[in-house]
Amino acid sequence: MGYSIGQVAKKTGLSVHTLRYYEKEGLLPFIRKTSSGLRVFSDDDINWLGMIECLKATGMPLKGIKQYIDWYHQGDSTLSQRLAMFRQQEQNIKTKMQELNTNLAKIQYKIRLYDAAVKQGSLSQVQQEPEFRAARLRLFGH
Amino acid sequence: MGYSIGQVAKKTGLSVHTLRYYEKEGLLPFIRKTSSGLRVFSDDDINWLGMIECLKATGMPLKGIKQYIDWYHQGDSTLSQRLAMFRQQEQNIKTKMQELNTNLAKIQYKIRLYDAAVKQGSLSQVQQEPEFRAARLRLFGH
DNA sequence: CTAAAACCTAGAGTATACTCTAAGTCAAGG
DNA sequence: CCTTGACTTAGAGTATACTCTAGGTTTTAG
Repeated sequence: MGYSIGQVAKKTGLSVHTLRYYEKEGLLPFIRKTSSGLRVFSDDDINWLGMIECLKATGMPLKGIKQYIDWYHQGDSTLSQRLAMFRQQEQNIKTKMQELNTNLAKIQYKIRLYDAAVKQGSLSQVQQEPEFRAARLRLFGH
Repeated sequence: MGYSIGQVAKKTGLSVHTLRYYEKEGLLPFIRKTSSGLRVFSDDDINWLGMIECLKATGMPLKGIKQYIDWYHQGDSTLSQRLAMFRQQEQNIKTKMQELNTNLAKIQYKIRLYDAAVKQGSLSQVQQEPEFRAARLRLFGH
């Protein structure tokens, strides 16, 4: 039920430096310490690190994550702020996914283009082919 | 057919500072300059900025983008490197999209949870409900 | 012709998120 | 008991990508 910082680093893939940094930034205000000063992580703390990872991976800066954790600590009076934050984050993710989709199509055009170019040994000729010109116009607007 | 740096900044949404920074970093080795030193951007240059934006938005660092531009300048001898780069980038995008999907499900769980919590005025009770416990176990593993 | 706006370079400063170092303390195995 | 490895803090250093400043030049509109 209690993990050292090194064990948590192995479990999560974060470095011990990063874990201490997160605590210093206020992202881990839960962590207990032994009388001699060693951090003791609980399973709950590791779950929190999972939530931090989720928010980080979806583009939230550490300050935003800290805000959430602070709200959490303030109890039920901040429920609506936290709900609003998650709604905003949902929107951010959806926007980012659409952007990735659009850009994936562009990259896949480039793959088709370069695949043909590698086969022919030349890019400039392939680019002139009607099929590629049409796709380029549709995807890049030129 | 020729744009000033300020016009390009408006067109692209990038700042003039950023455009000069990109040139300094080797991302815009095409840009012509007038005899008095002013940058003159062509439509082609603006298309390049579009490609830079695409790569940047899909997580490629400026160094990687510069590598691509350098390869482009070296001509058809680097076609296969460029193809490999785009294939790698396609994979990066797909991985990122899967990650976003997984994390979107977690955020949407939180929205449902907090929506119910706001209605009841308490988080701790809602968290105990079987429906939410089951979803939490499925999505977060605890 | 002049004043204001836009441009130039070189270099310093900022924000974010780590990442590492130094100097020391603590804990577990032989 | 003692060594080795893991831990501690405080603070410095790094990487990335801007962002801004100072001091000066060029362009453009009246």
